[in-house]
Amino acid sequence: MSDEKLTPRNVDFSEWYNQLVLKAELADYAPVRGCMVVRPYGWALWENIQATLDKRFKVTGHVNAAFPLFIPMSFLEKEKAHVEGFSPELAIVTIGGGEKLEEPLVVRPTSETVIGHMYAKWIKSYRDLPVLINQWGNVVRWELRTKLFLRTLEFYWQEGHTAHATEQEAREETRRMLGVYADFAINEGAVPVIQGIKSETEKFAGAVQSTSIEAMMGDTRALQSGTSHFLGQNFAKAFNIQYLDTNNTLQYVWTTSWGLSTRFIGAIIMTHGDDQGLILPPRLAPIQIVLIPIYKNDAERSAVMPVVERIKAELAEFRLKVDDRTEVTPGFKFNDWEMRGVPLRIEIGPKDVEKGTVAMARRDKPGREGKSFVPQAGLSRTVGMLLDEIQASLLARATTFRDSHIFDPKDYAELTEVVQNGWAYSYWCGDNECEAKVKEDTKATTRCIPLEQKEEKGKCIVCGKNAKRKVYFARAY
RNA sequence: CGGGGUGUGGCUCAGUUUGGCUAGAGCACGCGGUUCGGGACCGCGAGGUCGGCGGUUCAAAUCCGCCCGCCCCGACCA
Repeated sequence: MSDEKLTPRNVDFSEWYNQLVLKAELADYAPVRGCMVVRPYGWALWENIQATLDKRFKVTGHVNAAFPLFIPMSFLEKEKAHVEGFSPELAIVTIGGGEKLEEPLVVRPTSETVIGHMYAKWIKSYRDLPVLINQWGNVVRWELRTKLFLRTLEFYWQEGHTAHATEQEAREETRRMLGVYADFAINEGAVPVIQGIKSETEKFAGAVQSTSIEAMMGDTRALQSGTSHFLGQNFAKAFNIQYLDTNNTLQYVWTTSWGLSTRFIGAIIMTHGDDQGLILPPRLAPIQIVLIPIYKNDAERSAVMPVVERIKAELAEFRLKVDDRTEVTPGFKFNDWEMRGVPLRIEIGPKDVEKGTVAMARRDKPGREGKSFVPQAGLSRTVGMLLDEIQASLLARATTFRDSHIFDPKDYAELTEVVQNGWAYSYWCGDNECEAKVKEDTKATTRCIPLEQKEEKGKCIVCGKNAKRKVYFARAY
């Protein structure tokens, strides 16, 4: 139960976040450093994320499977860039059943290698393609600095792994799934995201090209909220994933991988939350409506409760909880459910029973502004409309916030300033050195080259050389 | 791994500087009662190897040494 006020966001955003995650009972610190326990309320949110994403994966033709947690060390070593990228953060099992293992086993940091191995066994002919498999699971990356949901040693995610006959098909798949992520983030999470291409230094270890959806958090820092990679034939060649084409010629497949993790819960928290606590988008909220009966004695209670029960039944299509705890006051419950981000609160007291109304409070508008009295008649429709309105207003608010913190600096000096409290959208020549200079000077990195941009010519904001593309520079999580 | 901070009931902390009675408070928890439309109140109660190990001392939460955890900042990252 939440008992105290949060540190305000503008005092210490990071502290606000930590307190919120604990007080809203989304997660807790585990006994092992850097690991978290996802608590039932947080997991319920993740289940809703899973459900809506999984539906989209099925619509785009994917099927689920499960691959093992342990991967032979030698598998990772087969793809040079891959092992170089991941080796510093591997957890490695060297003892099993009390005996030293002949070959160490890596706890998967991602599954390209083991899945590549299996695809090599399964794929023989062009008739076997494409292979469109997704897996829901956990992975381990031995991170040095951790933060609940955003970066923990172990995290939960889905990883899609596909194999295709042609480069074009694989490139299309990469973009299709990035689009699925963007659609999910925007329409389910109300988190506005920008789809774009990662720079060479920011791309996935082993990818030819990485793409991502990038979101702006409430402190203006960027959060990579989902990624989709075109892996070319890198893993196909490392694992000998070959097929016979229609001309009976042996060809390497083209593969992709794409993932979205429990980090997205962090994105939701830091996009929508306020000083009262969490604000959940109605479409993903485990509890969409909390119903609070108000009474001060048995007579009032017996008048109120039947109405509460009736309204609960009328609103059965929504995810609704009746908070009938007797040990805490209504005022406490208001704050408690606001901390947990429930989008709508309905209060039913003696006056409402008398007048045929309910008191309705929407989470996205704090205080009196968000509170109104509405008739009990037609409540289901009212509630449905309100939830849609909250969903839309959260997205609109986050989009306005983001857009008002994206700047187009005139020169490098201005860039170094704007990235302290926002993103810079500037021409970039594509040179690693320019990227590194910005990082060194400001801690801001390139986030992505957005897919949707006109091909225009400009001068690199750093070196002044000719540039064809604009990129977002931002401090990132 | 470098820098900084911190560790005392479940939580937040006081006590440590200057060693000395039975280690305290608030919140949370349990019981009883009064409350209940924006974080209620009263009474009673339970709960502690003072992060760990070692040392100094008649005596250590307090002084000394080593170790460990956690948080923040940096290098690495979904």
